[in-house]
Amino acid sequence: MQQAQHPIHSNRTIKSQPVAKSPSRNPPITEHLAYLLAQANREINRQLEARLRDEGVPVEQWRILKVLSDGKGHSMGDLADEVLLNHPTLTKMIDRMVSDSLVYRVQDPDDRRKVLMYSSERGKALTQRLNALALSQEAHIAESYGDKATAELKRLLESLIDTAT
Amino acid sequence: MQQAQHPIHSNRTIKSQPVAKSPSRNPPITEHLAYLLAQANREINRQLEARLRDEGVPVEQWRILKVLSDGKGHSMGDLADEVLLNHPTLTKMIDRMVSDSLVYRVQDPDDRRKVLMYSSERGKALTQRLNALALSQEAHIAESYGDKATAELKRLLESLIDTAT
DNA sequence: CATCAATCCTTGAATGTTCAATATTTTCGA
DNA sequence: TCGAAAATATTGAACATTCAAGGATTGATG
Repeated sequence: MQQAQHPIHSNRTIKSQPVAKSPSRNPPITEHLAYLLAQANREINRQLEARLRDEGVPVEQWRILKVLSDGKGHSMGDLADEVLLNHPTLTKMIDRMVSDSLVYRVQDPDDRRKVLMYSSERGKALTQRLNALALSQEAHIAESYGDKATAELKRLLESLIDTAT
Repeated sequence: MQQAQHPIHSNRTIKSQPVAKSPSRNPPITEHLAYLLAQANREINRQLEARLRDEGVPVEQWRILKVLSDGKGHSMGDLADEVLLNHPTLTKMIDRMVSDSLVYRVQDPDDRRKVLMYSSERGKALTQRLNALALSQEAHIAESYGDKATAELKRLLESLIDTAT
């Protein structure tokens, strides 16, 4: 139950100072880097998601499979960093992937606190199909957005990540 | 079909074809645009989150407040698009913000299916403090990452969003 | 103008994520 | 070598998001 508080007397009359530019500009949200990144990420992620839907696999699982496709064992901690998930989320997602026989756990013989993750044969086969889907998205972007712009954007993003981490 | 089944005898011996470049390159995940965007977004979002923590407000609520700070009523549908949330998520977040007296609902008199959202006085005051925090982040990025690079990155992101939507 | 379709928002159930706490193993200093 | 502290992964409970369905209102069509 909401009463119409006092929406209408928008006091446009106040109209304070002619906007001092330097100390406190007030840009619209669409000019904030954080917002632009969120928006671009959301859109590109959606497109990728749509392609991966052919195989019924969420984007995060593709990342996991892709990282594991080097055949080496990755500890849960390292993997979490690599695929941009925090630990409990990864644990539970891995649980599902183990149920689907896409990956398996092996206790690290050198440090028994660690669990090393490996991709199964089934996981590897799926990875190949997913790679093709992901590459087709990259190709589509490069085509519609332009090779130059794509390369430049990637370069700037890498550099931002370096700076920010 | 490579038989790496069990982890340790990594048969580097198979070593298939010398990698045909054109038809199926296989870049590491760190070269995918989708991944770079996710990573950059995650990092910048984290930093912003950390700053907003002073006021105990999640990033999404800042976006909502910022959009509503124009004083005009925004329908839930429009608002959802503007703040990059889907409808049910927004509804429930708005519920919380109403509990906190930051915003309020008014039924649109011209179309009674719609609900118009407004920022309360309390919400507006908070918005100002949040704006300052967000701006300080932008300033910090511009400083460490460079004005030029920041501007160029924003430009490319806007352009990507245009292309991709 | 009556009805059927479309639009808009919300809800409830299922699902997923996160935080804090726990168990296990390793590391390291006294 | 012993014990405390750190590192690693998991779990359970709290919380948030999503999907599908629903109720209300409006628009369009015959």
